[in-house]
Amino acid sequence: MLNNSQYIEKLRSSGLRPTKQRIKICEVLFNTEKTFHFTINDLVKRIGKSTNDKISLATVYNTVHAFKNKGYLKEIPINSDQSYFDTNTSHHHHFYDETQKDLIDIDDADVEPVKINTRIPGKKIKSVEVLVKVVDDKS
Amino acid sequence: MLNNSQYIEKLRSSGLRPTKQRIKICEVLFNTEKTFHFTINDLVKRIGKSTNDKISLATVYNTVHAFKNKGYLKEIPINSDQSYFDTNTSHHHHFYDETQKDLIDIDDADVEPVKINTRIPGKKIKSVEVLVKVVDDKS
DNA sequence: TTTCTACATTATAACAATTCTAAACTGTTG
DNA sequence: CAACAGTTTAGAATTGTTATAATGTAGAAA
Repeated sequence: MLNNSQYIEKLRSSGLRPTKQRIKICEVLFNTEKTFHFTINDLVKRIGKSTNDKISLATVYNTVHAFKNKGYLKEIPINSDQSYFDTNTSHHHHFYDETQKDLIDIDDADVEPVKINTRIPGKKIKSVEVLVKVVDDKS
Repeated sequence: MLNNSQYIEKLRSSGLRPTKQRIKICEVLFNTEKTFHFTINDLVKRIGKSTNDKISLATVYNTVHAFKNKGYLKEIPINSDQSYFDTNTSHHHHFYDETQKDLIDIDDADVEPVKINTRIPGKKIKSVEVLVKVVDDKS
């Protein structure tokens, strides 16, 4: 929940020029009460609803990748025909409802810390992500 | 490590006709000491190396999906431009080396059981998968 | 064995998500 | 302002995957 000049500052400080497209995408992604999950397609629709100046699809892709690289977004590892992103960059996990094709956050507090008792020499752990697949009770 | 007549039996018992293409793919996937990860593209190459009778790409896709549905293969949830499959269908997890784009098994014994302290009403848990992303130590 | 039929395979077309391209545009710096 | 590097853009190209429709085949029945 920031205003435009704060987005401009945020972008500039991370080496991204604060263009009007990027500021608009910041608004759409971060001017919300709650964090959310989205695909590129979802995002294009949200942008369409909130402005008349359309943003090119290529720009949406570029911006999402730039934001992901800067850590403003996380990509959710899931097998799908399209990529899912998350505006919640805090450490947390996901349910994936295979029946409804729906992603739901799992609060970090609701998952006991995952302990990995093995390592790969020369590598350090960057993240540990848990995906809990669920289906309808009866099925 | 089965022979052809055992694959035939396996296929038949799960309601899949034991065609020569499916038997060949069984050999390529399951006649190995160790389990492994693969993409469709990898599999096509492996098939090419082990036979001169080429199998149509569509058949490879169909067969992999059929085997996945029957539980002979697992799909690994990871963000990639292509789908990864695993001939190891036992419960286990993965490291993903982001530097080398390489998947490595984590033995189930090396991960403390993941406890999820929340549920979705009307849904039951089908699987709990842990993806540990690693990068080079120094980076 | 021959016939029948539902299931499989095939090559190719279609499709959808994503990336590339090259020209036009725009923030920023001097 | 001028200059330039970074950005946006529309559309083409690419890539992984799925659909199509004709041909082939395993298995059952006659």
